[in-house]
Amino acid sequence: MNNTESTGNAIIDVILSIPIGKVATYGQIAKLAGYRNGARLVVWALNSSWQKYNLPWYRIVNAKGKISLSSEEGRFEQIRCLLNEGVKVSEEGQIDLQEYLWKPELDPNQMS
DNA sequence: TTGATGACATAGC
DNA sequence: CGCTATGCCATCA
Repeated sequence: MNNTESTGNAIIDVILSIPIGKVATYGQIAKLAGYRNGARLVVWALNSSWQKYNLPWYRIVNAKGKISLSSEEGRFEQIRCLLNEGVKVSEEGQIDLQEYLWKPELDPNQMS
């Protein structure tokens, strides 16, 4: 199908749907994509195809609202990108989920 | 085709 | 409260 914005992968598609200024967790993306524990699928997507699909990898954090990158440099860059979008991030990479966690229920159309 | 890997989540102890 | 074990799917060699 000619899905211009669809990558063929539900995971990728969901990640692309994350609005600016918000963050999403692995489990949340996984569920939206139709998986129960697709957290690792999200990991795959980010590692394997974040460039390929131009995914906002920096908008994805773990269930604790904290950045999980194994590379400190990567974390730093993620924090910088989030700050650039208006998301307040603690120096340790902690984000206020209550304030910035993406709620797809509030963005059913995610149309700006 | 099989086996291994991947920035996790959740339940159980 | 913190660790361990298990689960899920797609991609790569």
